[in-house]
Amino acid sequence: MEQLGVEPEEEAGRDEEEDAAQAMERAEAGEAGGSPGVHDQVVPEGSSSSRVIAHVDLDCFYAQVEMISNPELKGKPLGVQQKYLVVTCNYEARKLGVKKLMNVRDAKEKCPQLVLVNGEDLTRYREMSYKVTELLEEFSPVVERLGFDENFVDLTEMVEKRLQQLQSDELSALTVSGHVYNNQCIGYKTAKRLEALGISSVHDLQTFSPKILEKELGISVAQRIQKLSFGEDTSPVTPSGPPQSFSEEDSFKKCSSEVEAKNKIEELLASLLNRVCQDGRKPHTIRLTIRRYSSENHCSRESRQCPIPSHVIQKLGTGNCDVMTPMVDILMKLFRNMVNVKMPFHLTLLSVCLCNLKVLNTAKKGTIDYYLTPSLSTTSRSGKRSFKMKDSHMED
DNA sequence: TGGGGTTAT
DNA sequence: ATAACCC
Repeated sequence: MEQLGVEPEEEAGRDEEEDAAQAMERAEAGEAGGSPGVHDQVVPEGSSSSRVIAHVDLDCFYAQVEMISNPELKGKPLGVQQKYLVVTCNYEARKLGVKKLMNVRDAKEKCPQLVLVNGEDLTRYREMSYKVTELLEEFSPVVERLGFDENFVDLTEMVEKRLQQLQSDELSALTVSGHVYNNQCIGYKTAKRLEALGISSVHDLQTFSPKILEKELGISVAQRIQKLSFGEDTSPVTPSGPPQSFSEEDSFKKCSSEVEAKNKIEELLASLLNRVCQDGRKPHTIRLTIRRYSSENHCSRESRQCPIPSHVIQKLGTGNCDVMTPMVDILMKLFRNMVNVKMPFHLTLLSVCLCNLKVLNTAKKGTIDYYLTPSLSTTSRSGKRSFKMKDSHMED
């Protein structure tokens, strides 16, 4: 784990084309003064009510995992490939002109020595990602994940405790440093709408009429992004806990027959069943998503979902029962609900999602609000991790 | 643009 | 079920 590098802070804002507004620490401005936190703690004299939130952003995460898996890759320009894209690359590669989400041909052209590894299977990335989150959870349980490579940690309590331990002479010797990012504006869709209003910089947004902005974007989005433009973000760090859904997808040039689709769906489902089995909880909903070929509108998807029949759910943990067959049947029904298989069709993506995860009914006598996942006895070489539920209702 | 994830409507 | 957002 100590091999996993964290992005140096100075790099966080500049290196990316993306909005640095989100990359900023979620720090409340001093003016939020009076409002007590959820814990309703007494704020110590001399300290503001500001929260302390660490934003931990792992650097070219997939590439780092690959270099740890295979140390021979270290020092070489490395790209992680998904389909025809280099989705991320290490710094050697970046120095030679490779960019994230560059297509493989351009990347090879820019950098003929580029070494490529396939990163379509996210298993190891996902595992390493949760190891990082678990490590951070040792500092504070309040850790919010964002994607596989970012975590927000609310360190407010830890910092307050440490400050209380300090002697006054130590306190006065404390110095705090930091820096401000030079921002650009926000999500893609909203950025487009803002640009239509003549808002292209954070300063534009700061000085724009709140009323007009509310009319344009709705009060919720308008007020939130305008506060964000001043660096104010009072949104809590919400512990992510275990995932709310498991999904696997595959994209391709063309899928135009039912058999073809069924084969792909079976592959996706098989991996998902492994994952869900290791997790220990049971999904109660299944969803199939497709993307149809079309020259425009490439980002649009359609999906159908349905409850998983209870007799299938029961079989889920039990290894020898065939749970594939009934679930593939369900998925193919969902498929035919979306795609008229008597007509020609052309799909470019299939995705299967298991969600609505519920904890099994293994309640320990009377303890309602704290219990563990059913662990694989004590011979735990399993992937099952125990976790606490935020909100619990147990089902079977 | 991949292969994921979340929340809001 | 979709749309928007995040990485």
